[in-house]
Amino acid sequence: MTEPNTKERILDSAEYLFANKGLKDTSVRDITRQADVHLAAVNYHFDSKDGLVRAIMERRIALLNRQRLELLNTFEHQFGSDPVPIEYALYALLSPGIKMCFERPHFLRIAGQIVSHPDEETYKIFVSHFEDVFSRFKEVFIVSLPHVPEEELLWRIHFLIGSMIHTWTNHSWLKTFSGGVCELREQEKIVNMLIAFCAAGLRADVYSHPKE
Amino acid sequence: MTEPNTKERILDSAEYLFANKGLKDTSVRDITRQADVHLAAVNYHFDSKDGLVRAIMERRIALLNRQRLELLNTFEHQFGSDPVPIEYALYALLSPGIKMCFERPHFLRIAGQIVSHPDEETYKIFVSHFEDVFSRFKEVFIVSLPHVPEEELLWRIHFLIGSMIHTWTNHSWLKTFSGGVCELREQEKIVNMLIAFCAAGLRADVYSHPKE
DNA sequence: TTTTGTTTTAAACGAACGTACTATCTTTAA
DNA sequence: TTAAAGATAGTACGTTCGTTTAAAACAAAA
Repeated sequence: MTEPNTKERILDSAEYLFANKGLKDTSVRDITRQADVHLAAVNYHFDSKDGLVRAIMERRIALLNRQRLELLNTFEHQFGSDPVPIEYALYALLSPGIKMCFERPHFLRIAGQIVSHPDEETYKIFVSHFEDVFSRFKEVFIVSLPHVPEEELLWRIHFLIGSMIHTWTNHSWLKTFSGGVCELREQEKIVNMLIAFCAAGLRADVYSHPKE
Repeated sequence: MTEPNTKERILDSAEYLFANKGLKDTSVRDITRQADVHLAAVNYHFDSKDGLVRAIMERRIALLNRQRLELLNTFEHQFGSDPVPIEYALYALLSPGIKMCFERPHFLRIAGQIVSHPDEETYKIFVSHFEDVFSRFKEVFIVSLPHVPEEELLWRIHFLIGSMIHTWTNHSWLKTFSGGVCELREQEKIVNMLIAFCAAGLRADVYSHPKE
């Protein structure tokens, strides 16, 4: 009532509550109460609770991927015909998410829930938003790391995505585990540490652990 | 009725359903129906649905951590006064989970849900089971990687845990993304790839991305 | 001012949930 | 053989959930 735009009020409140209480543990009533709109507004504007979740995803993922591709394009232009160094590709891939960690952390925690939840429906919609972008970056890594077998390289991309998502969603554990030493404080530093870890991981020689 | 041990039937069915449908989306009625026991049995044997979740955690985590520490102890004995190479430490830390991925994958997918769910209660109980083990490994990494600043090393441990958990829970995405090339097939190979990635990541030189 | 389309309100529906309570059956041990 | 303890069964309580329907309020255009 105070400010208009019921839709955005719902999106903001839902994003906040989903992140802090969980998708399933946040009721439509919780959301509409917090947003100070009527219960039926969610179903009116978004068809269903699931539709609201989808709307939340679309609102944030588009921005994330746009920033990633803009950075990648910039670097590709910058390095001309040379391959983009993987540190630069990683910067393009990772820094927009870390930035969002600082500025709008709620959605990324929802993303973490979706990624590890077995619900096929929501999950498939979620990952479909990333397919093109990840394929772009895959190509960059392939040309920059010719000594890594393609299958292993794909697994390494999988590993780095794990590091990325875990950083999106779970840094509070690290703060406790480190006794308060590690905290999301300096955006640039986190990005640099992630790049250092992932770049070295991507470049690593193939390893084979000796059988006992 | 067919076979006794209502408790274990519940644990098995709950583990399966929690992994495949989600913790909140699996009702006590789902579990008791699948286990072919009476509805009230869950509350009788485990007090509550939450109590059942805790029991499931305890049943699997203890095994996981025991195997990790046994391997680490073996390696420490093997290398005497020399520091354990980080590849060996990583083998001790990571291989039991990957083994479980192949043999009993359900629980690890539940673990993924717990880790990324904002519910404090269950989460705290979960991570408390790992505190001691992770501290042990932290010490190993610290002595083996003196050139990495401690704060950064802790972040790198955080990153590798992300890779580990993501591999526990989310390899089906990779299978799709790779067009079927990457799949959980050879246990040893997955472990080797994880070790290669994480060892290089842990050892990496500190990086600083040039400002634009 | 009337009309038209959009948004908000009010109230309720049916379904599903976790849990509690009591009674009955089963096992164990004296 | 009987008493006590342990386990299972039947059932119902009180909530909460997402969604629906129909009426009311509102806005913009005619």
